[in-house]
Amino acid sequence: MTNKDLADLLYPNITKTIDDLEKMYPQRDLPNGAEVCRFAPSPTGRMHMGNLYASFVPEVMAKQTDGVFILRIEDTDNKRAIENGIQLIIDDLENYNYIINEDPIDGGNYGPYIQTERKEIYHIVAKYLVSISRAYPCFCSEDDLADMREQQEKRKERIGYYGHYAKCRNLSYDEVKKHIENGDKWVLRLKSMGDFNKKRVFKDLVKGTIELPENDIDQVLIKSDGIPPYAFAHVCDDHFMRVTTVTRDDSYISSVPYHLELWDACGFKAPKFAHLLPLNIKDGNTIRKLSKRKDPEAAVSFYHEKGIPVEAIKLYFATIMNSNFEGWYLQNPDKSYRDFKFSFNKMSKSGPIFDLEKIINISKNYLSRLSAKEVYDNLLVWADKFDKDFASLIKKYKDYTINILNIEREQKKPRKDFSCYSEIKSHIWYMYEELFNTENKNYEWQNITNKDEIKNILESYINKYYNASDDKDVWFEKMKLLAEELGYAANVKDYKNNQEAYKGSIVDISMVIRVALTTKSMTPDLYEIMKLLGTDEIKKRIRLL
RNA sequence: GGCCUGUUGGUCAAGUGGUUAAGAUGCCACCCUCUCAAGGUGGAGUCACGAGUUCAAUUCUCGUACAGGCUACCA
Repeated sequence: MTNKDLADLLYPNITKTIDDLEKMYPQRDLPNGAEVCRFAPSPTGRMHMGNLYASFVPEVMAKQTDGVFILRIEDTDNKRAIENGIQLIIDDLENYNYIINEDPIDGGNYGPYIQTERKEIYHIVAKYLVSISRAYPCFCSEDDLADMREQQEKRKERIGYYGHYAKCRNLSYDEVKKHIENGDKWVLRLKSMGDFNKKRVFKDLVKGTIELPENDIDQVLIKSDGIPPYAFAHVCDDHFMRVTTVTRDDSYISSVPYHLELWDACGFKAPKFAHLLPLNIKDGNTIRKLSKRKDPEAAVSFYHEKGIPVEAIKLYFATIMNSNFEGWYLQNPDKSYRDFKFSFNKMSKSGPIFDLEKIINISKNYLSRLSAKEVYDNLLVWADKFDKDFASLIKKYKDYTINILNIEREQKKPRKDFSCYSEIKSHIWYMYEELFNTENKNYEWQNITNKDEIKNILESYINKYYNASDDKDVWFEKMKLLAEELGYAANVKDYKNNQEAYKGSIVDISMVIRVALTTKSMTPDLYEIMKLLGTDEIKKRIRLL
């Protein structure tokens, strides 16, 4: 009996061959140097920052080489899949404006893009491996394997299905046939030719040259449910999707020798590998992988709710991906991260620690460079979801709100008050009549405690000096005049040099007006605020006291 | 247990057989200033430990410690 007979016995319904697949999924016609990369998540739940970063890297690399970015769903472990998982992943990726060329929903020429729908492809390759005697069926039960493991542990041997432990390796055709006719459950195993005492050397784009023992374990290629585990699926998929660079979690690195044996056995040319370090987080004194459950800041929704712009998150990803990005971006603040030349070998070899503080800083800088109109539009989108009352307020006062947001913005050194959209309201609420009248007001008078003096300053100002049409210089001159009239120093230095001669300084004068109008001791430019508030509102607020 | 990988200021991190060991962020001080936010200037603070090779080691080698990963019909 030949291997071909065994192949036909195991896969009687598979008629296509590897050659057919090669024709169905031809080499891609792409420019020189174009990378085909993919993000291959399991649909086990919502994306978190770790996933988002893991997809950022291949997307960027594909795009900057005019290549292709593929989304492939690895759902071979259907125990863990959740309903709707695929759509949730696509939603998050699109929310982050990743450009996906091929995915399960919109398709592509190299699909299907869901592993459980690629069963036939796996079986074609599996049948081929049987036919060249590189794979064989194994009928060992879970108990058999547990016994084997126990024995190996007792003898302090390596655990696994290898060497003389690979009992089913030498089953005859007739024995196999009998099992099959009995309807016995079976898995397909690789017939490994590796030698554990020899080293397999390979190059990882991130980590450099790595040396690991060859694989000698007859790993499972096809599970008893007919679906392959990760490794075999990866080889078939990445080959026939014509992926040029495989990016994946660093934890796969120790199984690369096995994967390479598979690539070789199938007769496929292995792609380049880039093993990415996972995002870590500092938890007390220990460092661990970012966890969806333990870390609220790991959830993508955390950033939606806070209103941290997705662009800022991507800038953060760019900085941790290639640390020289940060310096480049400082020099080129107007450019897109797309213009930066990323490379795998600039990636850190130790896992980056997820740093919320850094994200906030990046976000702050990013927001400060937006135009008032852009901030307004984004703020409205955020508020529509998370603060409906505020949304309708800024819709009602659209131009007014844009003007508020434009205070000390759209200039060389703009203000950097807020790091996310959810913080904006707390900075500008007092500009709205509605909010000013309804919020609990806590006037921050600081060290100015004398009510009569406060009234005196305000009345003098509003009656003798205030004029809505003054420009900023005139406005400030008048503040100085007011100060002098009331016995305050017109400039701070005079006061500092001679504190006894004055009741205070212009600082106190402007502070009284500032607090009276806004309740806050710290605000942006007072002149701008007063201009926007307008005479009526100013007078109303002064009268309130 | 076995096999990999990593460890540079508080944090994120460049980098090298001879460097004043970048930069960012955070902190402190000062300047500017009507408050704030910025901006400017300055400051404190680092090559995990122990051997070895070398004229010279943060860099190369070995060991130790610590951390992470793999060791499934999970991915």
